[in-house]
Amino acid sequence: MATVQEKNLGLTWLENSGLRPTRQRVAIAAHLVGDGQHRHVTAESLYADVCKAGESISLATIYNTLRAFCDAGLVQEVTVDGARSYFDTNTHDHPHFYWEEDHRLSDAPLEELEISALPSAPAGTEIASVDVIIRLRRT
Amino acid sequence: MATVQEKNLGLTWLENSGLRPTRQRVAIAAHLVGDGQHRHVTAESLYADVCKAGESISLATIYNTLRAFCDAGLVQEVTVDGARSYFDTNTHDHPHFYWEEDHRLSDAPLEELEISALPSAPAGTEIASVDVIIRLRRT
DNA sequence: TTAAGTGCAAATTATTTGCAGTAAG
DNA sequence: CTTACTGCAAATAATTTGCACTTAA
Repeated sequence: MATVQEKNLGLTWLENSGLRPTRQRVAIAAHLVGDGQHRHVTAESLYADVCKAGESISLATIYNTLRAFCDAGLVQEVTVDGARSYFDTNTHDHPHFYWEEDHRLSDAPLEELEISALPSAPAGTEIASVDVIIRLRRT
Repeated sequence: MATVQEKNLGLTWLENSGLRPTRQRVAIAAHLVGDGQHRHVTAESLYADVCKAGESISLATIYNTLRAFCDAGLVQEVTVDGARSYFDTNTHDHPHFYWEEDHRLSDAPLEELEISALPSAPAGTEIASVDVIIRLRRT
């Protein structure tokens, strides 16, 4: 079960979004931002977390909630692997490490990435964002 | 139907892979590399192409063949969109444009990309590859 | 001749949706 | 009270697989 502080942090975070803070959303928010750290979850991994903590939320609601958070700009979807979607609580444009063996995603330090030249957008288009994913394998 | 030249190009390409050049694979290869250009296909888009050309190949074989080509290093899988997989006949590490409206993937000019600093791989890991996807939206 | 490849249809996986019930403002 | 949210179960979409049949070597 999430602590009171975790719930409060999650609640504050939710309130800036216009989404109704229901029991389920507050619980999910507590799991996502409760400790002030950024997190990278899949629907399934979050569901497992929430269940392990003794909260009861249906998987469909996890999916719907992640989608709602994403639409509200609270989290960002990251596609790496084709099969599953990751949701990142860090919504700034930043690079990711992808641990191929573990199917795990984590932040890479933004300050260590420097792109000195970028292909320019073709006529009639603009760059919406640049995804940088650094794939890691164990040595 | 693919021309003789297209088939020959595809055949040559196939032969360097150890894969048995069956009727279906030669046809697919002709569609992929027949004109010497790089291509970015999904299983469905390739299936549509092949059907339109009057060749008859089952969708399952398209999937299996793309997977086999991928394992053989003839094409490379690119993940952008979560839902579908793209296969790229350009197997060198290079950046991509992703046209968000059209769900279309294309090569971005490699020589216009310059990464002057990259986060270093965490201890016990090495960088397998770096995916750079430039998301475009129409202006 | 024989192991690899093909093509259905059924299975799997990740995700979404319809809809009746529940709860927040 | 009213509208948004939740949770099941069924639907969907992309992809894989089991298995009998075909074909390249």
